[in-house]
Amino acid sequence: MTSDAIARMLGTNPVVVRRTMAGLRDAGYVRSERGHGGGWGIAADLETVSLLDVHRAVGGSRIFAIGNEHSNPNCAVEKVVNAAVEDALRDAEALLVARLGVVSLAELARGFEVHCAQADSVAPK
Amino acid sequence: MTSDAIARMLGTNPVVVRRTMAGLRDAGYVRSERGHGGGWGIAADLETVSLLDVHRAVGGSRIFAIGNEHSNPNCAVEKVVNAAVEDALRDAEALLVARLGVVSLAELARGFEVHCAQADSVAPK
DNA sequence: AATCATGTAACAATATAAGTATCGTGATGA
DNA sequence: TCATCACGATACTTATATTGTTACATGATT
Repeated sequence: MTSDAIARMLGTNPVVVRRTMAGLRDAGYVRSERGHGGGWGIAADLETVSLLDVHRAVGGSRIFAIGNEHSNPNCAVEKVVNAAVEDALRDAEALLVARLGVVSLAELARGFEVHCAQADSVAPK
Repeated sequence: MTSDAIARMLGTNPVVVRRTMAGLRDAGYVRSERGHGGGWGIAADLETVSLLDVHRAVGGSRIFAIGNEHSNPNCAVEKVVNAAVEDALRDAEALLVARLGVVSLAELARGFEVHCAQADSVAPK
């Protein structure tokens, strides 16, 4: 599928699509081909790629909206608060990473099929 | 303490301090007095105010950097992915809220005292 | 050679947050 | 009473990050 087609589906710009897909390509999850008949294709076994993998591949290293402003503050109050927040944050992130890491794209694809089948049964053609 | 003094401590602007403190005031955690000798004071029992309370009072409703772009998408793929992400997100947020909700400001204040005492013993005056 | 599609760079538009300036209002104290 | 102080509120500017856009180069196909 071409960047242009994907961009139309997402309501955005082909260049934006290429920017995002570049991360997935560098991670080896997709492959791009240039020239006539080119575009994007899947390059990995979807069973082995998790939501967490995708998140990291597209550059989303930040999971939490809250976090340390200064990682090594002078302010003693900030140090104490940071310690408390980091403690809670670490555990929550560990849980989230574990949960996202266990969901494969293949699993989502199967969920997609089910979703479509249900939609068909509700409003059959 | 005046907004001006707090702003100097934080390396920011008095107006920014007032903007932020307004949330804490509306929640009843601090109190402000105008005129000569005025400024900010604590207005609640710190044992009863948690980190989560503070986070919410200052308007930080967002905890995660990731989340749904569209909460009710047309796209079937987006629906399936959203469901998977929301599932993991909900559990992680519940854990984080539980952890932040249990840390009181009074507890942090006690931690601050300990921190200062340790610093004194390392580099005594 | 013409066409198609990605790769890359540079630039504009947009949204959000932070900083700033200004004036109003109430409280204090000489 | 009046000058001063400090918050309250608004509007404006600045900074920053994301997104969208344009343009051009490169490689592949026909």
